[in-house]
Amino acid sequence: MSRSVKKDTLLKVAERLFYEHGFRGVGLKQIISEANVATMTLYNHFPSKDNLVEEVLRQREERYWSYLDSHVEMDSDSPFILAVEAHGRWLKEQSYKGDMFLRAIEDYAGTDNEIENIARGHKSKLLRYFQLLAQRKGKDNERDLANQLTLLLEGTTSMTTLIGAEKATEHSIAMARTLVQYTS
Amino acid sequence: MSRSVKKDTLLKVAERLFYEHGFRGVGLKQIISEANVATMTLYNHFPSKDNLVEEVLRQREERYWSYLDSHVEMDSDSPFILAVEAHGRWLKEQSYKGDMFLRAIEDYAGTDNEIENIARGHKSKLLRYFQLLAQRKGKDNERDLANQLTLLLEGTTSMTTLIGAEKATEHSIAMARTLVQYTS
DNA sequence: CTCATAGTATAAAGGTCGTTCTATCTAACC
DNA sequence: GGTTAGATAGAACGACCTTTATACTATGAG
Repeated sequence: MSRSVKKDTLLKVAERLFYEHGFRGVGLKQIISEANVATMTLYNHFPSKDNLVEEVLRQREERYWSYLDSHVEMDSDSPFILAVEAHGRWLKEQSYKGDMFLRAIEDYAGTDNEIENIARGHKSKLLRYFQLLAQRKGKDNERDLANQLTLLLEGTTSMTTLIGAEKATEHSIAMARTLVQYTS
Repeated sequence: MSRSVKKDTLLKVAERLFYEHGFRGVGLKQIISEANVATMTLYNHFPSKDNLVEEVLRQREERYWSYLDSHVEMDSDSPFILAVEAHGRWLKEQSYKGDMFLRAIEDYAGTDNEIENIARGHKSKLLRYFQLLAQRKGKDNERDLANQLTLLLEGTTSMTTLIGAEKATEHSIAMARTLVQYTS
């Protein structure tokens, strides 16, 4: 086997716990305990907690994009709407309680940390993704539209904490339709 | 004097530090040090760290609403736009790095904590605020519009981390105009 | 003057954190 | 069978955390 099953378990457990209680709110002890793994097993695979956080973020980013890619046909009539819908479904499936990347940016801001870079990289990619879509559709103000749609996604994520993923997504889809319609 | 100056200093310093590094990322030691105050002075005014967090949130909420109230004339032609604008200016003045209330909800979720209640209360109030505005303007689907505008504000806040407060606000204002225009 | 109030300094209890060390066990290979 | 490399459990480490305890100073009101 190319990758240890223990390592996968650790990543999975860590992602869930970090997601539920925040990076600083979860100790390695809890992760080790719930993963049924010895302390040294963790340190054999990850040199530090920070490194574990980094790999969790990388893994999550990979899953997010493969999810989005599999749900969005970029050459369809309305790839924007598909993207917003897909994002909403992702939120729902995660029983979402916030944005892990945004939290990483905030929690590790100003500490000269690779963690922040990874998280910011994800956000930038989201922006570029919508710019690419707008470009393909030949929208004039592609940059504005991309920024606005990204803002919508971010808003959807936040609102999920307040009114749930379904409702939040409904609203953002409605807004996205209006936007795309009135943008040359 | 009705309120201690030391207490005010503590609240001010704590709010800034919590805001910059998160609730769990800041220790009382640091707060005490930067406020030039003895340990027992803090504990004379706040029975625990959780209680300090609560009071910081309450104070911040108060400031936020008085800011919004002073910038939004509810009977004007476009109170919605004014609210979005005011929110943007608030973000800018805070040199914003995220939403303190959202972070509180996430950091203290599921711990049966008063902190979470306060933070959620703030979010609910935001929603009700826009419902009230929509009602006054006699919008048909006032509830939908209120949800959408709240989502816009949340998105603006998140996007600030990525592209700054000015740009984020520009985009949300543009979207808000479109929305209000095409809503009966 | 007396006495309460507010703040100060210092220290330590008791816990948890991330990390490392030790010592035992397992399993594969020669 | 003996050797070796890696995984395991669990203790130990030092740092830091929140909270409490004790004792001291300054101030202002009655």
